Amino acid sequence: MSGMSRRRITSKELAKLAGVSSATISRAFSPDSRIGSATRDRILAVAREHGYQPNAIARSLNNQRSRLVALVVNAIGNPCEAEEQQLLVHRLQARQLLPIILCCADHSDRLQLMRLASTYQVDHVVVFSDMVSMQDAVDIFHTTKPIIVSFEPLDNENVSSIRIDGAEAADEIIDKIVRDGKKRFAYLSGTNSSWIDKLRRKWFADALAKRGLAFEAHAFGDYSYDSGFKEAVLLLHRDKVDAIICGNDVMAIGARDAARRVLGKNTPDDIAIVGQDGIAMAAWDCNDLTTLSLNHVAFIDAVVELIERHDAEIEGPHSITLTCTARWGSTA
Amino acid sequence: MSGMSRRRITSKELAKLAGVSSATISRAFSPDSRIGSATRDRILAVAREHGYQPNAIARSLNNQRSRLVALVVNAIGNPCEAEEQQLLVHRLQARQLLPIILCCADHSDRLQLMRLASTYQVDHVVVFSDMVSMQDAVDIFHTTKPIIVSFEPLDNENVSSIRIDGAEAADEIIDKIVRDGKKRFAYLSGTNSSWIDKLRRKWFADALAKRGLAFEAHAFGDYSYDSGFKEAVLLLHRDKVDAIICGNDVMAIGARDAARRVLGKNTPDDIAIVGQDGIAMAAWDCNDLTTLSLNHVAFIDAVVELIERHDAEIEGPHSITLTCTARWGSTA
DNA sequence: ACCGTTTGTGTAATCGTGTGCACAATGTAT
DNA sequence: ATACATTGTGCACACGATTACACAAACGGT
Repeated sequence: MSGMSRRRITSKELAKLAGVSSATISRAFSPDSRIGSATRDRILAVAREHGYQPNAIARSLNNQRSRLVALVVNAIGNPCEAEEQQLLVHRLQARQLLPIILCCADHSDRLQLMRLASTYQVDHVVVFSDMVSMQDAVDIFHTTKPIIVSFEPLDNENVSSIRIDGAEAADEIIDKIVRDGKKRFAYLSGTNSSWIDKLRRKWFADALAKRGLAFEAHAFGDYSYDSGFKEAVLLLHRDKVDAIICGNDVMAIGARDAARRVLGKNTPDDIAIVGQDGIAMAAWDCNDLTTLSLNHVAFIDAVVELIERHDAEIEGPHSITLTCTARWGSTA
Repeated sequence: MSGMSRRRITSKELAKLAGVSSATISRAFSPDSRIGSATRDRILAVAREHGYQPNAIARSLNNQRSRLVALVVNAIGNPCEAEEQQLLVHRLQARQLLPIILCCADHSDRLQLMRLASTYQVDHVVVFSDMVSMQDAVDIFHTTKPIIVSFEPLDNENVSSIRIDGAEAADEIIDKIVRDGKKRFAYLSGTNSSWIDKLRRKWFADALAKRGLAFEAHAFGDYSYDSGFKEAVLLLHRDKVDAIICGNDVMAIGARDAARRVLGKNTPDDIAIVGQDGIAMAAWDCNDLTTLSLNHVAFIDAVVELIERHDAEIEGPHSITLTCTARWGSTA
């Protein structure tokens, strides 16, 4: 690393330094190329000396393959998705793929943001967010070739999806709560109308129906602690419910705090509170939440599997189904 | 959006469709270009019809400007940094810059990862992680032109830095704890030896020294809840301390839980616990942590300010200093 | 009618790599 | 010794946009 040169050295310049043509430089950096091993070693040595690395932008232009992956997420800090994001980023990095984050929360024009990313010719798109319509995503990215991985199943050859089934686990949880004597159930949604929210609510609604019960109240938060806290106060005080199923774990923690602090009610004796997602924080001693948990590793394995199938150009849209499990804590 | 064509349409093809040259297409998409407004309108109409958008990869190659920003972070889920990450991503997106995430935690070869990102000719690099040596970052990115924004001040023309000063706030916090009668202090580090960890510890050590005290124990965690929990048990039981200053808020919550659960001690009467960062979760009702807080918005404002200076090609390395404040909860 | 300026467009080079094709050099089989 | 397969390298073009330069048309002022 001799050069403190400001500008990055180019393939052609290095060629001159090594006394070869720029084509040979390129071959030195392509593992399966016809090139003399002596030449390659010499070139790599000179390259190292001058800090040369092939320009990925130029390579992408030529290859028609950027090795960039767009991750469409609601928010970065939000623990609900953060663990999956973290896992996925690691897996991508291990495959030499670089993630570009598209963050939807509070952003006025998500579509424009997605269009911007699509101009970078990303190879794949993974949609975690339930705030974008899958049809929009397809319209924007269909011109480039990526397969979109998403929760929401969509009948389109460019979309692979991961389906989540939590019906059985929801049934287990409802069963326990009902046997504990709770009678008045409320559901606290995270968004006012997203696909995933409706699906999750249905699992619990079905379990209740099976026992001749139904949700007596339905509130709407925004996946945040504060909204969980605030809505729980209303549900408990105004609607007199004794069990709250929350759209995610963070709201559940907020609801638990509200019950304890504002109304002096404790879980699981006075009321039952259930979260969803199974984030690490839910298992912390101070939370100890009962939650409908998704196996994050299995989820990301599935995403990577779909990406690999796409890379291998295996035809057709693919779909993988995962089942949730109940994780028991002291809140229900 | 008529075309369900798989392949993205190119500038030259659109030129043929609109009956102009590809140069004119380009001008239609550059705001300040000499082009007839009639021609531009016609081109934009045809472009919209065929879903054309200029290829950002090709544009970057020509421009020598990728509009990509590398964010080097420890982890994505980690709340310590997540709020800043979230804010920064939003600000970047508003400026039409796309963030590439480089995640260092658990990754064997951070250097290789950074080298990979540098081949994408990122315009800027922001280092949040305290796990990478700033000198390594400079060596890897100096060939491309970006300025690096980092906590760690480094005397290099390519590095701008943001300095954090928490001495005064640490003094306030120690003052209160000492007046409350606590005598035996411990520090719980988040890493075994990072630059930022040493700095933070010094603020508190100085405040203690001013009062004729010193840390009686020094433990090492990994910024996680579990490590906070585990180390706190040892500190309280073996070392009999009655005040623990933690390297971040998450470990502080773990320590508080350990005190309560394992040893039956409560804050702030039996022991004092202090966090650092001022994450949102610290203010939740169930946590209510006393913490040395950084103003996240101000921090990100500073990062964006440095990036803007770099874009405007204002010479020289820059540095901005921010001061922390004490945020009072019921744990100290 | 003439000249200078402004405006709009096309031509061609450029950004840095990858790769098909041609060709020389070397090795191998008869 | 001849025919043929293999290996290593250079030339030139492609990838998809931007932009300096040239030039034609239109325009305004005398």
